[in-house]
Amino acid sequence: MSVNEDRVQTLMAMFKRRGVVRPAFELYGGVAGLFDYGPVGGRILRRTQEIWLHHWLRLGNIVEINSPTVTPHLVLEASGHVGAFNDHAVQCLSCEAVERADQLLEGHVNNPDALDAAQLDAALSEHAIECPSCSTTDWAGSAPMNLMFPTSIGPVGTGRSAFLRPETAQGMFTNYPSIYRHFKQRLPFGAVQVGKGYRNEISPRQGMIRQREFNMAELEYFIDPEAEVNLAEVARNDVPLNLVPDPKGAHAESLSSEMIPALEAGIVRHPVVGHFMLETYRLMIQLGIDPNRMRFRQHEQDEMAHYASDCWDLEIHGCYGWIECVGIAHRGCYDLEAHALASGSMELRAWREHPEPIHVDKTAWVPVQAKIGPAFRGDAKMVIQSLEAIDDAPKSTPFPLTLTNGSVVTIEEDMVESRRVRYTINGEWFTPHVIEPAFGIDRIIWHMMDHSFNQIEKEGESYDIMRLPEDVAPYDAVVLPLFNKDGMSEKAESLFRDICSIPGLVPTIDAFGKSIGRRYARADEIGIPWAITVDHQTMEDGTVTVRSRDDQRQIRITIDNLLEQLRFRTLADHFN
RNA sequence: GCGAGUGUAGUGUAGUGGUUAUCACCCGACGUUGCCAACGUCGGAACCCGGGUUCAAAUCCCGGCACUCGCACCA
Repeated sequence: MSVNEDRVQTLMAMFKRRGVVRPAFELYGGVAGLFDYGPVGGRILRRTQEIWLHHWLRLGNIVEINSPTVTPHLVLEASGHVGAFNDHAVQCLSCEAVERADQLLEGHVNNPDALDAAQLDAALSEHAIECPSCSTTDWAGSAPMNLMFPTSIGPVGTGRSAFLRPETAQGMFTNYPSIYRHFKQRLPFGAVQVGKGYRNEISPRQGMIRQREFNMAELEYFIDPEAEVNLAEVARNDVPLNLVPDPKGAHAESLSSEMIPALEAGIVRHPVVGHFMLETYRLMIQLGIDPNRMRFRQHEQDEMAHYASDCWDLEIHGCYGWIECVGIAHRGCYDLEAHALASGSMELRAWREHPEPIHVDKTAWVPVQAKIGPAFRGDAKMVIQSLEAIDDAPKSTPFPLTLTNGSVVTIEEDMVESRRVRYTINGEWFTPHVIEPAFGIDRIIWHMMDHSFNQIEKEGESYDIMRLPEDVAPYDAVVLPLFNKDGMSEKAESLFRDICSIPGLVPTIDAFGKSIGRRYARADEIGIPWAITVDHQTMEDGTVTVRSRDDQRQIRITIDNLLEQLRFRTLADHFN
C-alpha cells in the first residue's frame, strides 16, 4: 500500500486553509477520528448526498427514510452487532501487548467468540496460551472493547441500554413493514437512508478515511429470491468494469468485463448485485471519480459475513492507495429473519402469489381436540400438526401416525372425524432477500477531491484547479467586479442577488480589492465552475464575461441569458 | 492500545535557555490597475495544553492531547 504523503499533506493543508475539512474541536486540542466540514466542504457534502439520493430515487421504486442514531441494545443484539462488535481484549502483563482474547484461543476452544470475560480468562490459563510477542503466559483480565458507542436512554441510571448506530441499515430493516405497505406489498423495492454512523475505532488513522463518526448512505433493496430477473433490463447500458474476483474462487484472474458476461460466467453471482455495481459505477463517474482508478473487488469466502452469498467492494485508488468506499453485499434473508426472530413479529416477510391457485379438495381426518389433548398432553400439538399434514388419510381407524420427532402414536377412532376439506391456497409467505449497497460518503468525497485536484503549470508557477463536476461544486458561480469603481461593485452585487434568488443556485461573490487574476485563482482552487465578471462593458450594454474554470476560456453573454443558462445548467454547452 | 518521531500565525516554515520570535504565501484597508496568483503604503495573525527545573522556558524534564510512521485493530 503506497501512500502518497506529499499529496495527502498538500490536500489536507488546502482543505484546512479553504474551509473544506479539518480536525474537529481543534480549539480544545482535537479529538482523533472526528472531523468538521467547513463552509466549502459543507456545501460539497450536502450536494454529494443529494446526488447520491436522487441517483437511487430515480430508479422509481426506492424511498428515503430517516431513523434515529440512538438505537436500543436489543435491536443491535438482534442484528448481530453486539456480538460482533464486543470483542474482548487482553493485555500481556510482561510486554504490555494488547491482543484479542478470542483470536488467541482460536484452535484451542470451540467458538471462543461466544465466551464472556471470565470464561476467556479461564480458557487462557487452562490452555497456557503464550503471548505472541514475548511468549510469557502472564495475562491481565480480559475486558470488552466495544466498537460501538454505548449510551443509555433516559437521564437517570436505570435507563434502557443503547448504542449509537454503527450503520444506518437497521433503520431500513426495522421499518420494513411500513415500507412494504407503502409499496402496496409488491417486491422488489428499496429504501435508503443518508446519515451518520459511529464506530469507536481503537486507533483512527488515515485522516478522513477512518473516522469515529462518519457520513454514510445505505440502500437496502428487497427482492423475492425466486423472482425471475431480466438480465437485459438489469444491465441496461452495460459498460466494462474492472473486476477483481475472489482469488480462491473459480475465476481468480482480474479482468475488465461488462456485467452481462460477468453474470453469465458466474463471476458476479446475482444479477441484482450486478445491477447495483453498474449503478454505483455510474454514480461515481457523475461525482467525478476517475473511472480508471476504480475497481470492484470480490470478498473471499472467509472475509464475508457468514450469511452473505456475494459481496463486492468498490475500491478507489487515491493518495492512500486502494480504499474500500462502497460495499455491495447480497445478505440473503439474514437481517429480516434475525429481527423477526428477536422481535417475534410476523410482519418482516412478503407474500408470493402462486401462478395458479392450488385447490385442495380432500377427505381428511380432522382432529377432535377434546380427545387428543388429554390423551397426548404435551405432544398433543405435534399430533394435531401431523394429522393435518398427511395427504392420504388412512381409510379406517385406528391407524399409526408418525410424528415430526420420529415417534409413532396410535390414533383411535374417537380422536378424529372424517371430513371433506376444501380450500384454495393462493400463495405463500417468505422472507425477502436483501441486496445492500453501503457507501462511505466521506471516503468518496476525499477521492472526489483527490481525483479532481490538479496542479498545473501556469506561467512557470504551480496553479491549483479543483475540477469538480458542476453538480458537486461548493458554489455554482462566483461573481467578480473587475474593478471596485465606476459602479461595477454595485452591479456585481445586484447580479449576485439575482442569482441567489434562483431556486437551487448558490453563488458567491468576491468583490474585495484583489486583482482579477487572484480572485480567479481563489475560485479555481475550491472548484467553482463559472466566474462571472462585471466589467466596463457590462455598464454599457448589460453583458458579462463567463470564464470556464477548466480551460479558462471566456464568453460574453447578456445577464438575462446568463441567468437562464445558470438556471438550466447549460453553460457548459457554450464551451464545447 | 504499544513503540518511535513530530507539534511555532489561516497555510507552509526558521529559530533551540535571555530575540520586539524568522521568512514566504495568506487575510484586510486604502491607493493604483482595461481580465488570469501585478504593484505600493498601512494593518492583522503563532510558540498544542498542564505541571516541573531555572534569576529566566517556545527551547530542558514529566504528564496529557493531537498528528505521522511501524505493530496491533479495521463486523
